[in-house]
Amino acid sequence: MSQKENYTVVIVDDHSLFASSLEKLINTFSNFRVLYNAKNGQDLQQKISKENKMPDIILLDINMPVMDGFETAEWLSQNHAQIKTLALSMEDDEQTILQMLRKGVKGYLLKDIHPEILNQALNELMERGYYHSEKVSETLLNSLNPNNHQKNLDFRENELTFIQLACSEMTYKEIAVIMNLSPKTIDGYRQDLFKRLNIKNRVGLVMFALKNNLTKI
Amino acid sequence: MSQKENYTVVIVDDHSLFASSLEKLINTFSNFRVLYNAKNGQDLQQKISKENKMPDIILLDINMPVMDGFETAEWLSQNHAQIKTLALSMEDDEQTILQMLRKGVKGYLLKDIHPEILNQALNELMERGYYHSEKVSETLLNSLNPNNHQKNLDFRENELTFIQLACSEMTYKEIAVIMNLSPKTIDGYRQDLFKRLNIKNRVGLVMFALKNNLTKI
DNA sequence: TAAATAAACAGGGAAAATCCCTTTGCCCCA
DNA sequence: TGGGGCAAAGGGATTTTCCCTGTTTATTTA
Repeated sequence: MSQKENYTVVIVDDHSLFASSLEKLINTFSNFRVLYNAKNGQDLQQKISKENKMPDIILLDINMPVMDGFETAEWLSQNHAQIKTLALSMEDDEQTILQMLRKGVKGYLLKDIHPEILNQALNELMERGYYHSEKVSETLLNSLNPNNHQKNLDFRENELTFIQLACSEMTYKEIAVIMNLSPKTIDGYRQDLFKRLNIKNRVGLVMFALKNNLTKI
Repeated sequence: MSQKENYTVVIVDDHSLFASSLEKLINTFSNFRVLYNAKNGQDLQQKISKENKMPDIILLDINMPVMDGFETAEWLSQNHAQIKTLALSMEDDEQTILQMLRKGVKGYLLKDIHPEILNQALNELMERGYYHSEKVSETLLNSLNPNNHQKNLDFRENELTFIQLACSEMTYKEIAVIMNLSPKTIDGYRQDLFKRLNIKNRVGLVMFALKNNLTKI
């Protein structure tokens, strides 16, 4: 670094203990200081319009109530494209990472990194405009692999509803009643999903749904 | 606080970003300062024997590789009972909280608290010797409720194995082969568990296992 | 040692899940 | 306008799950 600059950072995370702690840590980094924290996307919107100073960087959590990281990233890239958004999350699954990158984040960090990596990432973000960890690069490459690509998590509305209801103690007949469809249609959904996802039975479907965050425990 | 004392804290957490951040935060609290961090129980053991100064308080995460929070809490209460251990975890389920309290921790904090609550908890811990949040008190009361109590998560070795295998795509017949038991015995396990846990079918068992951390996704 | 207890195992039957194949109705478009 | 594609729905057979009721076997206890 030829000259000492002070870039500003905003942290968006609903876990206020983590956010406040991270704020202190980042303030010890020589080139960065935290402007403020926000509890979620909505909170961020309000604070951005209220505060007169715009941050250079936004550290964005994904799992948040009210307005989550996906919505927030989208809103940011549409309304404040000059702010560099860095996703900071526990989620390490391909779909989540890809989805965030598509929403325009400039990097994706896992929360279990070393503090110095965060410092590096912030610096690289300001110098080069992006930061891609090995994990993310791997994921990107992996997503191009046709083997994985066909296991597409692109579900129709009805399919998704069926999957979520299949993660309960309901029988298919009961699910059919709720979804206002014939049990045979439900059976069709089931059979099609089993083939596409290469699973053998309903337990496999439940595990798949949980692995891919299609439903909550 | 009549006089300003400086109590020492050690943080045990495998997420070094969180640990380092939290360290900075705690160092801003007037009565406390962090001695060092440890990545897990084993790391803590080494550092305790190496460093000459004992901490007053240990902030202990639960989910850690190598030596987790349960083992560590037990070791601490057996070998360093004078250190006050405060569990600090994301887990909010009754079983985990109770297990940690039984291992001798002096308090249980959820990671999604406000930073000021942590300050309060640390102060109260030194003044009174313990800190119990509302959440924990609720859980303690709840555990005394006979309605919940009979839903005991005390499983025999074979039952646990069966539950875990039931969370896969195997049929009961295949599970029987693996466990070297008759399919009828497996059916007996199943029937007994369904009755005890008040569940209707295998999906219910899978969801139960996941809710109670009996198996991983 | 006899009785009690609990785990392992079994028979039999109903319900649900799984599978394959076919039909119907609808929209699209070449 | 006549197929082609596709979601919805049905027929029917097999396997698996679920449930109730027992028997055998091993271990513990009185």
